[in-house]
Amino acid sequence: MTKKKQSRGEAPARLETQLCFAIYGAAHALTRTYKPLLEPLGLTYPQYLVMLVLWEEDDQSVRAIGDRLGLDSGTLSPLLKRLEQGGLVSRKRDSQDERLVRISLTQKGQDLASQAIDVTRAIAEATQCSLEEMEGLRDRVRALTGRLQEQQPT
Amino acid sequence: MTKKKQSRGEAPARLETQLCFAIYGAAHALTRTYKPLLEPLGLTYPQYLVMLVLWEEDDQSVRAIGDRLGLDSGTLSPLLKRLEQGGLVSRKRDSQDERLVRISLTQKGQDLASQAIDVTRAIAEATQCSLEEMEGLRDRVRALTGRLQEQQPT
DNA sequence: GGCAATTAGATTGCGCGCAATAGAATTTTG
DNA sequence: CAAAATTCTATTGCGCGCAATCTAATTGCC
Repeated sequence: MTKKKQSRGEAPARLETQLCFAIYGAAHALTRTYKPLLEPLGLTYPQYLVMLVLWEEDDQSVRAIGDRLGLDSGTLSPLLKRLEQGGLVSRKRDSQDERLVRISLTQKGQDLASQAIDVTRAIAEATQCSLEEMEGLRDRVRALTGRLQEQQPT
Repeated sequence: MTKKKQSRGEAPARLETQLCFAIYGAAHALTRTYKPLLEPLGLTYPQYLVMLVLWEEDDQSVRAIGDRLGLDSGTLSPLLKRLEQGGLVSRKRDSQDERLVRISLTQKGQDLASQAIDVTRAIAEATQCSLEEMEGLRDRVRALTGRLQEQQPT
């Protein structure tokens, strides 16, 4: 027998034991849950997130939206074009600083907010979490994300 | 003033309060953390997951791998072709049931397992979680995923 | 045996997610 | 003030993730 590197139990961890895989699976399960709820609004989940940002504060730059969501222009530029095509937002260069593209809600985009409330409620129901459970889990997940981001090059 | 639908605080929930967004962000942070670790092995994170499945048990059908990871053939077929191109797996039709494509590790694929151990260790370190914290969070996230999946059509 | 239903996998099309690059506008610096 | 560095957005290319569709193989049913 030639020697093997994974003698003495030295093998990669089993899939099911890994927190990372659990989060990966949860993220997929969430977008699958959102999909039928967002379909009537004509939105994907990332598009819905952009709309949430704009409903909170209208007329933001691409960069500001990206900072909020952790997405870059490579993702947002085409996504915002699709929202514009759908008539939900408008994109205009800032007159002060021509580098900026300001994203604003159209009337149609503003009106969509009322329907989004039902989505929030439906999701909360689907998770079947108590408020305390939801907040506890959320804060722990956010803490983990924070620790991971600290160690990133930038 | 015309009436507004979102009077009386009826607005979509703020981004930061949402568990879903926390998980969405954590998933991105995780793949960003994995990326530099997996690059030397020539793997993406989903490819790494497939390899984990095969290191646990070699010679599985596409469907078996997909069930384990929650992915369908639309995702796996091209992914497995890339692994085959990289010389890590081979794909052969099952002689008993010609519908099945059995995925097996090549020698190179088997040998990669030893390097993967370091990835597991590095990630565990990056999360800065105690074992208890990790397991607790993992189980809660898995429970949430389970509740969400229960409500899916199938 | 023979036809319908099922199963497995591949393919196509679309929307992220991100690295890398490019280009225009602005700010900094000498 | 001019050159250099920085900032902001868009574009390209690649790899998922998934719905929808297709083909081939197998199983069920009569």
